[in-house]
Amino acid sequence: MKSAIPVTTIEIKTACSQCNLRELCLPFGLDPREVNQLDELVGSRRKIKRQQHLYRSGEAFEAIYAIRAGSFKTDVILEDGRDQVTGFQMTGEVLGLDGISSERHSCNAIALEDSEVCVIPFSRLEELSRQVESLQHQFHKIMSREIVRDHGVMMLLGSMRAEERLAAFLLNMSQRFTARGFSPSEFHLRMTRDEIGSYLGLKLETVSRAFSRFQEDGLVAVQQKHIRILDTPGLKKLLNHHAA
Amino acid sequence: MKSAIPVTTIEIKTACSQCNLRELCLPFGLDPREVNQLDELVGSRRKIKRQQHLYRSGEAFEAIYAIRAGSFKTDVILEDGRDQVTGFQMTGEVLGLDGISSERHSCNAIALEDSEVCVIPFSRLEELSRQVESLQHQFHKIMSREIVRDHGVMMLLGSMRAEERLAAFLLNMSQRFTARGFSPSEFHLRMTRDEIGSYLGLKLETVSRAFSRFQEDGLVAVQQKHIRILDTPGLKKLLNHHAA
DNA sequence: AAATCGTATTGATGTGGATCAAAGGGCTCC
DNA sequence: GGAGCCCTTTGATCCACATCAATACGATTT
Repeated sequence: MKSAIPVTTIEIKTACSQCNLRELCLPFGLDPREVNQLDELVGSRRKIKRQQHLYRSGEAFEAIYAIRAGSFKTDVILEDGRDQVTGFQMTGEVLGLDGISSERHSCNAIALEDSEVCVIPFSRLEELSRQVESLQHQFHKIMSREIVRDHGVMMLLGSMRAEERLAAFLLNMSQRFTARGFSPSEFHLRMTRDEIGSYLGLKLETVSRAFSRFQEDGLVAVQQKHIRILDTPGLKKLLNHHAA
Repeated sequence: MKSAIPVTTIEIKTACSQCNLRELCLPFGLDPREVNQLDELVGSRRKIKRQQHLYRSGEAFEAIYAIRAGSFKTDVILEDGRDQVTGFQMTGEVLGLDGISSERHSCNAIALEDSEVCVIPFSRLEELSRQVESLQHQFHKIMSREIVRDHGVMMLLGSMRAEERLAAFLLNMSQRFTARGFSPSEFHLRMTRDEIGSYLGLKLETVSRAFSRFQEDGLVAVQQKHIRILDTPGLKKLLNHHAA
């Protein structure tokens, strides 16, 4: 299939082997030869404009997606129109795992900003992970990590107060920005108060008030979507010092 | 390790190939030869008495567990003592998937009644699923199903009112009992009101009141842990007819 | 630079479920 | 088979967050 002409600069730049996200993504733990095998499998990239769907609930499942650039939210919608954001995904994270069980996507994935994903045909991923043990293991870890994350959100939704939820959210974002080489204390949120609220099981006004409260208490400096964390230990204390 | 004497009746009875749960469990979709390979991998069974832990958060992860008999709950506990039930598991369901990501269990699994599980050493499962495509696929489906289930719980915790949560819970239990050949409308809950409440993000008093309300409205007949569903459509209506 | 629209903040009021409290019922374990 | 204890139910009160409402801000368009 591959032509004999040399690969273009762009193709090189987008290969797993050249991708600076590989420590966070599917190639983690693979040796260079194995990463090259993965490269062949990642057929195409897809650009998704802000507010566009990467996939929709009910669509046939054929591939999972690794985020190369940008960010997404996933949500589920009930018949009566209520919806709930189930997660926010950043570069290097994998989207679409929910579709494996029924061969149909069970949520919507929507770009929070202009973004790009690597398309990983799932049957070929299963095929290759039968041959490459480290890939198989990394894939299992990624799925398991999603389960653990979900349990954390269930804890948050089931037993935390509004300010604790927002503190947990901010600390989580900080940690994920840090893992991507950005500042732990200063970042730009790509989602609205309403989307944060949906994720945290709160109304947007409650999210806004909690932000204001944190600002009053000197925990963070908030300017719309731009966040500066001033007192990380203070935020952590908010989480744990709750009388049982 | 195995002695040369013929396998006992009990050992035969507990093999996957003879297990009547195989349609719900890991062997689903495997041909008889493949199920035999799985049999060899399922090293041992473990009996867990009511209230005993199958595993605890923080323990090294080595195996996943398929429930042969009985039922379990899983929970996560915060430093300050707050805890949250993240799921109830019935026969044929798999426990321990949360441990893959960090090689340590991230929650506790506790038997709700005297129970028995099949121990599936994880590294051997990965090994065999590199050889047996249908096993690999079934395992991936099981993990994905857990993710989808978790998203449903997030929806429930984030956007439903108390009675809707309980209705969703009862319908889910009914469906799972049905899948196991039991009555869809009459069953015995193994967990307390407190545990249901923890799972649903409610206090036990609220769960109790919701049960009483359902009883008044003729939706269910409740006698302690014994539940008879009288009006399934009524319960379903409660879920969907919510003004957005 | 003005107009528009989505997003955010802040205030006033309402309410669903939490909390506090007490009594009754049914298991479990001697 | 009885004692004790945990579990459940029900009532009264409280409070955290939702809801309703108005304004302000900022980005985008023209």
